[in-house]
Amino acid sequence: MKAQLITLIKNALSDLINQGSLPEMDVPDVQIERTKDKSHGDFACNIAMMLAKPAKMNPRQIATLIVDAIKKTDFITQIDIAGPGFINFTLSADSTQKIIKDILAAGNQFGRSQIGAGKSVQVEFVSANPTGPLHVGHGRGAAYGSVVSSLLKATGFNVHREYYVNDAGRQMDILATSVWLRYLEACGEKFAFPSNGYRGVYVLEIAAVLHVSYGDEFHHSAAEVFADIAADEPQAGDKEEHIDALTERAKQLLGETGYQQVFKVGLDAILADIREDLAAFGTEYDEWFSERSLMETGVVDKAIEQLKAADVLYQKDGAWWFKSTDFGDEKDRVVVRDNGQTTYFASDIAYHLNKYQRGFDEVIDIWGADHHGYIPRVKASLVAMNQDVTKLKVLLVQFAVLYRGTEKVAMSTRSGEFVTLRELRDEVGKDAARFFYVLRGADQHMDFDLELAKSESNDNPVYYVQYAHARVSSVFRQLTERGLVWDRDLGEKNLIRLTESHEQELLSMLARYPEVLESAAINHTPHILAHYLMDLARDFHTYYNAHHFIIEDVELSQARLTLISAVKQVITNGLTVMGVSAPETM
RNA sequence: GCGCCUGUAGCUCAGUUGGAUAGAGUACCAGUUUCCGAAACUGGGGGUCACAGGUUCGAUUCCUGUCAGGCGCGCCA
Repeated sequence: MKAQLITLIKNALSDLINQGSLPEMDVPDVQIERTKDKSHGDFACNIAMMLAKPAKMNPRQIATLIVDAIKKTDFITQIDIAGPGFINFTLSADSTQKIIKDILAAGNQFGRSQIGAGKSVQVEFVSANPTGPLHVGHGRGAAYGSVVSSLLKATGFNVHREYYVNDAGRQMDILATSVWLRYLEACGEKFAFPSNGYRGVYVLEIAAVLHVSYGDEFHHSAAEVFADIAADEPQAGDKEEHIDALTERAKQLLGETGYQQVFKVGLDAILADIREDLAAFGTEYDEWFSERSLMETGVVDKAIEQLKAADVLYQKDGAWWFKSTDFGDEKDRVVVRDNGQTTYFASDIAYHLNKYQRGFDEVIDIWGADHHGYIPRVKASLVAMNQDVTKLKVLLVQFAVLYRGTEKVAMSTRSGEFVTLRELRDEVGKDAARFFYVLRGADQHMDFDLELAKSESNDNPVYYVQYAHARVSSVFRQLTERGLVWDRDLGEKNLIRLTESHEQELLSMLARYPEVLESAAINHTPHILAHYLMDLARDFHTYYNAHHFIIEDVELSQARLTLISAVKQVITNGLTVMGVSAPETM
């Protein structure tokens, strides 16, 4: 509809210029907007104001010329000039009512488009270190990433969702060491648990499993384990040195094979937990990509060779540095440490190169806002390797600050003091949690009040939308109970009877859905879909309270039932994209 | 100090890429049910769009500066 109006105006403009009524000039893009206020018609165009300067004419005068030049068509009943020079279009009843037929004909496909057809896009999100269960902070990334993915799918993109598993590096070693120490406790050893170890109860559980599976195979006495180990922080030592020394001791006492067995039990247990948690949260992945696999298959080394070949690496203090300052970063970065180990950054360079080599047209990384300083160096590495950096889009999700009432909740994975995503899900449910997370723009800092989300979950907007859906279902149940049926054909033939202002509001709201979906997809802004659904639900509830659907006048009744069927379909489609259920009853 | 994000009603937030009288939810006040689900609806008060300049027909939106808050600035991941 917008496109048709734009064509009409463009044609009118070129006619006017050809006739000499308007001077030769650069014509800006014609923009058509839906009006906020019904008294301004259905669509508005501001082209006359935009042309005022280049044409050196009064905008209202230009508007008059354009209106006179527009070819008459049957789907427009009225064209007005208003305010400083807006051109307002009012559509015929026929064309606004047609949307209902479109919705019912397309069903669950309504709103989908093909603007992304033929384009593949990879979306990486969450990618939390597998050192503990997901907490509520990860929930926002999970909800955001999965809805962005669904939006892209709905608009025709070929989407590949991926979780990057950081299963290598020091943090994982600390986890393995923590598991081993808890296992030793289970064997009956007594010692002070390192202050920098992972202290969560899940570590105890994994250690218990390890003890059951392997018996005393990894048992060593506390005296042996702690002999000559650097002091921990409470003993005026350094907590980092303390834990690293314990990791070395673990490798030494268990041997490579034994250490890897302990490591694997810890990794597998946590990864399984994360997978299950995300699945239950309605967040699906196409691939779980292992960081270790990059190292073991030599992909990381290859990437480093490529950087060396490009002459962007240099040696200093025994380490290899990437000259990222040459590509806009604020300082150079180490890729190979003086001990010969590659850094996390080196893995990430290799990972991004790998993403590019897989041939995606677009690569989307969804990161927590605390990683923003990381963007310049990743982009720098891609430029250094002659890759098209514009294919990479990094979407930052701002932190959700947790509150319990008015009190801030401190969170730390290490200390084990956090609210897990699973706990949140148990309290408020998948639907409410997802809707709540996606309700705000990603670049908006979010205050997440656990008291509100948990104890007053009925105030959560998701119920408002779901209730609208259940209410429509309820009407149809009533219809059946009264021995009546919905006659879609008859309803569609009598759409002309939908003349109430509430019905007009609903019609234009329904017509907006495909535009909302498209805009939410290309701008990666799921929250506008959430807000749209709330608006649609509000219009429906208002309509419901103002008029009855099951009435004596059969033709009007059927027309109204057909309208609310369309409402139900659009709510279902929207909630499905959000990964939220659309219940028949609540 | 430098970089990224943010500042809109008491609170939580939208604001259709620069448009017409800045909107929701919540809280507060007053109402609506012999009738399809009251998890709903109707009405009301509540604003210097942080502040100051600039760009233009027009700025909450774009630019500059100031102030305030969050986050980041490792041979951690």
